[in-house]
Amino acid sequence: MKVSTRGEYGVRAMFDLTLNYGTGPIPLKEIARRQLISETYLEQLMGALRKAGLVSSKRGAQGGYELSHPPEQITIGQIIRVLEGPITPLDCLDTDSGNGPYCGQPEQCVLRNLWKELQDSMKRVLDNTTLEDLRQDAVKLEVAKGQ
Amino acid sequence: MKVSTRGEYGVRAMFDLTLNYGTGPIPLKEIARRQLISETYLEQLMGALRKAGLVSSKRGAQGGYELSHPPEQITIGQIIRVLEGPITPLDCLDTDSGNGPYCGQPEQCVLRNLWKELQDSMKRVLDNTTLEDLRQDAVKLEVAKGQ
DNA sequence: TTCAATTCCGACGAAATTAGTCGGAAATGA
DNA sequence: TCATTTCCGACTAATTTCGTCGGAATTGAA
Repeated sequence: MKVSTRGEYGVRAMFDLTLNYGTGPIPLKEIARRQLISETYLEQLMGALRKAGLVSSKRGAQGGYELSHPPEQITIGQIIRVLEGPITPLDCLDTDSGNGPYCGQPEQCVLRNLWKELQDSMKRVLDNTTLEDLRQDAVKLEVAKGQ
Repeated sequence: MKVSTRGEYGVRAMFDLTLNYGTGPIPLKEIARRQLISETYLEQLMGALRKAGLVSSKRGAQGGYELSHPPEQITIGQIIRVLEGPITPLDCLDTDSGNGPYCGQPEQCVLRNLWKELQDSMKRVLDNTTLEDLRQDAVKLEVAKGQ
């Protein structure tokens, strides 16, 4: 029932890019330093996020990564799916992935419904939270701190 | 983000015991056969459930396992916790487990809230579903089938 | 032109977790 | 006494996770 470091670090990195959105490409080294993530490991993750179209990159000096869409158009669910695969507590729930909806035992439908409910509740949180939501939370926290 | 086979099989086994609740101890061999789970593996899981007080056992001939409380008093969350540990997407959310609430970087509080929301939504489903709920779902399905 | 900075790529490796198996001891009812 | 059954701890194989490493390609700036 856990998010692996891929998902956790990926979200951290994307959040970092959100706070720096609009200022040109951010080198991976900076993100890694701020977020305390191994540079070479993060490189892997950014590669996946780039291939999935969530970030764009620029090579060479003054290069780096930036969000390829504004923060309100990127959800946490998208990030997690790229880095951890489908959001599902049980593979057999995932009709897309070749494993059909039928788990072998018809009476198991009851349990299937249980896991489906769990899946839905997870998706509800992850797919309805955007990077912009998080940014605004951060702003509010800063304001609160100042008082 | 997945439930391991420990959790999945454990819930199946407990559901099996629910459908047979009140008829005396059920031998592990029967559960394993009905649920298509390796007998020796299931043995491990039942041992954990017994130590946690969710099932009681009787040794020897005519022995077996049964729920130690009526189905409406056992939640899926209890079963999962015994077999998979705390329900949490991130270890640092778990204040009980020695890893304090503080993740090292104060600004990460925003992300912490995100994961906390996810955790809450998972707990909401798992802690509010009892074995009796599942049994009733099964009864309804049977009724529907008959028509 | 050269050079440092940076992404990109694929292979590799260590550690942890998962998913079991195995052998035998102890209890219990028939 | 014996077949049935739980109980226990150790062991193993496969998979996944969490990275590292070496080097190629690109790019802006001096």
